[in-house]
Amino acid sequence: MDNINLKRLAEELNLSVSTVSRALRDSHEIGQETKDRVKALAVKLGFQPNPHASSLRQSKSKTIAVVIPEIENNFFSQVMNGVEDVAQKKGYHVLIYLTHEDQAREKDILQLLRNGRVDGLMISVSNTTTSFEHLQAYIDASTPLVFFDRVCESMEVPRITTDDTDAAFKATEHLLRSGCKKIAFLSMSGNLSISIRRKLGYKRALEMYGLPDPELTVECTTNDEENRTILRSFFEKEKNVDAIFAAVEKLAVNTYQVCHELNIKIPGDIKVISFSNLAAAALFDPPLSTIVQPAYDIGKEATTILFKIIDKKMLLPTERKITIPSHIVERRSTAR
Amino acid sequence: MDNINLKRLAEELNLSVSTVSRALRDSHEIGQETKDRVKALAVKLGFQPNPHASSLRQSKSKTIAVVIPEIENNFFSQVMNGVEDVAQKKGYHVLIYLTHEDQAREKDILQLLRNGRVDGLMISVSNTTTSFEHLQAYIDASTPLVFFDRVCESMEVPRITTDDTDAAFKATEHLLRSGCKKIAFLSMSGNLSISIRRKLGYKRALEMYGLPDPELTVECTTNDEENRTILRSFFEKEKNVDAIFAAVEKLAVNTYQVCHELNIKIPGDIKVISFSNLAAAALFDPPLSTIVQPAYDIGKEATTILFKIIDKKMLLPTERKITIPSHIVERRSTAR
DNA sequence: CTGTTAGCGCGTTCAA
DNA sequence: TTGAACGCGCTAACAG
Repeated sequence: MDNINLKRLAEELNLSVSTVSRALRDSHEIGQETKDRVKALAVKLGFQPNPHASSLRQSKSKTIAVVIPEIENNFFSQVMNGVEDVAQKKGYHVLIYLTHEDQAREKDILQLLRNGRVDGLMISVSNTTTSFEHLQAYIDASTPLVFFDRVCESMEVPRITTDDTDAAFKATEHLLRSGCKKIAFLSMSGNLSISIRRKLGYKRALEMYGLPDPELTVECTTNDEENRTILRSFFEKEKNVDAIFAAVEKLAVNTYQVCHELNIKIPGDIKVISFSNLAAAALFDPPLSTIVQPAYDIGKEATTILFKIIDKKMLLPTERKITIPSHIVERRSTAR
Repeated sequence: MDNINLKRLAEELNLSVSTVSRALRDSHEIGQETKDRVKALAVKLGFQPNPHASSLRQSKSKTIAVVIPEIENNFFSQVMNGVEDVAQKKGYHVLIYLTHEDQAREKDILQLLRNGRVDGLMISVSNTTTSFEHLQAYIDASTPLVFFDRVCESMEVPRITTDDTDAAFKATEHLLRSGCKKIAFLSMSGNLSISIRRKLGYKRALEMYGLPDPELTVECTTNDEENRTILRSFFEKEKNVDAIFAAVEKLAVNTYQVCHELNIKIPGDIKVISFSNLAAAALFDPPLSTIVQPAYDIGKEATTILFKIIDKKMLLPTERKITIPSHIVERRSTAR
C-alpha cells in the first residue's frame, strides 16, 4: 500500500532510520543541514508516517470518539461541528458512533473502544441506558471520558451541559406570562438526565406561580407514530390544556402534526414551546418558540476539556461541571 | 494503559503467544479444549487486542473515512446514518471529516488520510473544489475511494448519486403543470456536479414545455445573509417570476425568509419547490414541496460498494455508477 | 496441534 | 551530531 517509509528515506539519503526519524520530528540533536535534506525528500516523496506504527509505539492514537444517540438531529449535528473544529485544529481524528438510543449498542461500542483505539471518548448517553457498568469500565481503565448533554448524574465524570433546569423554568415562565393556565410537559424518557432536569424547571415555575392545577406530564417515545397516537388521545382527554412544553424537538414536531390534524389552533387554542436547534423553526406555521441550546459550544467545550484530560492537565473544579446557558427565542407559537 | 496483552495471556496459560493469538481468532489448527481455555481467560481478564498492533501487522485498519462538506444538513446526517449502519455491522469504525465547503481543508484532510489510517474513503466534494489532484493522488495510491452525491464527473471512480437531472426535470414539470410561466432556478455553485445536473433537468423541462421566457438562474452562496440580499434584489428586479426551484434546502429557507419579509405570498405570488430532506418541511408556512433524496440509502450503498472494493471483489459495471431515485412530495407551496 | 522466529514501521534508548 | 539495536503487540511463515 504505502511502501514509502523511514527506511526508504534513510536509504535514499544515506542516513540511518533514526536520524531521519529525529530530523522529521525536529529534534534538537540534528544538524540544520541534515534536517533540511531529510524534510525536502520527505515532502518530495509525499512521506506520511504510518499512524499505526507510531500509535503502537507511543500508545497514542491521535483519535477521539464521539458516541451519540442519533445524528439526524440538529443539536447533535451542531455538537459534531464543534467537536470537529477543535479536533481538527489539534490534528486529531474523530470517530463517530451512533447508539440509536439502544443501551446494548452503546455497551458494545464502549467495549470496542476499551483498547487504545482512541485517546478519549465523549458521550451523550442513550435514553434506554439504565445501568452504567460499561461506562464505569471506562473510568476504571482510566481512559479519558467526558459527558455532554445527557449525563450520568451518579458518576464523577467531567460534564458539559446546558442550564436545562433554568432554561425550562424560563420557558414555562414565558408560557405562564403569556396567560397559560394548564401547561403539559412532554417528556422523552423518565430517567434521562435532561428530561429530569427540564421537568424540574417546569415544576418549579408552576409552583412559583402558584398554579391551581398540578403538573401534567406526558411520557412520549422515540417513535413518531406512537407519539402522535399518545398526543391524539391526550388532547381528547385533556380539553383544558392550553400549552405544550416539549422537552425535545421531535415532540414539538409531533405536536404540530397532531394539532394540524385535529384542527387545534396554535397559539389560539394551545401555545407551544420546545427545546430545539432547528433554524427552520422560524418558518413553521406558526413560527415555533424555541429554547436554543448552545450546541456548537457544547461540542467545542467538551472536546477542549477532553483534550485537557488527555494531556494530563489538571482540571479546575469549575471545569468538571461546565454549564453553558441556552436562550429562548420567542415566536408566534407562544404569542398571546 | 492496557497492559493485558497476548503475552500476558500466554504466560498465565503456559502457552505460546502465537497459540493464544490463533485460539482467539478461531484458527482451525487449534484444539477445541485449548480454544476454550484461552477464550475463557480472555473474557475473564477483559482482553481486547491492541488495534494498532494488528493494523500495523495486517496493513488493515478496520476503519473508513467519510468526508463531507457539512453535517448540519439533514441530507448528510441521513447519509451518515446509512454509512454507520453498514460499517457497524461489518465491525468497521467510521472517521468523519468536515470540509466546510473549503477546498484547502479538503486537500489537507485527504493528505492526512493517504497513509493507511483508513482502508477506504467516501467523499462528497466541497463546492469550492476545482482541481482534483488531491483526489487523483488517492487513486494513484490505489486506496479505495467512492464518490457520493457530489462527484467529480471527470474521474473514473465508483459513484452513488440520485437521479438529479430526472428529479429536477420532474420538479420543474410539476411547477409548469401548476401553471407557472417563469421559473427561477436557485443554484449553489456553478461547477458542482449536482448543480449542473439539476440545472440541466430544469432547462430540459423548460424546453420540452416550450416556455417563451428563457431560463433564469440565480447564483447563490453558502452564506445566508448574502443569499437574502441576492434574493431581495432579485425579487425587486424580476417582477414576473412566479416560481422558485431551489437546488438545495438552504436556498429554499432563504427564499421563505425573504418572501415573508417582502410579503410575497407562497404559493399565491410565487410557488416554491426544493431539494430537501427536512422532515419538518411539512410544517412550514406554507408546507414546502420537496424533492426528497434517498439519503440513507445513498450512504448505505456507498458504504457497501466501498467495502466491496476494500475486499477486492470485482465491481459489476452497473455498480460503478449507481443511481437511486429521489421522489417528489407535493405540498401547499406549489399548489395552484 | 503447538512453539519459535521474524518482521510490520516507528520512536527511543544507549553507544560512539 | 549520528547510528545500531530494541521493543511496542500482533500475525504469519516455518518448524516440529
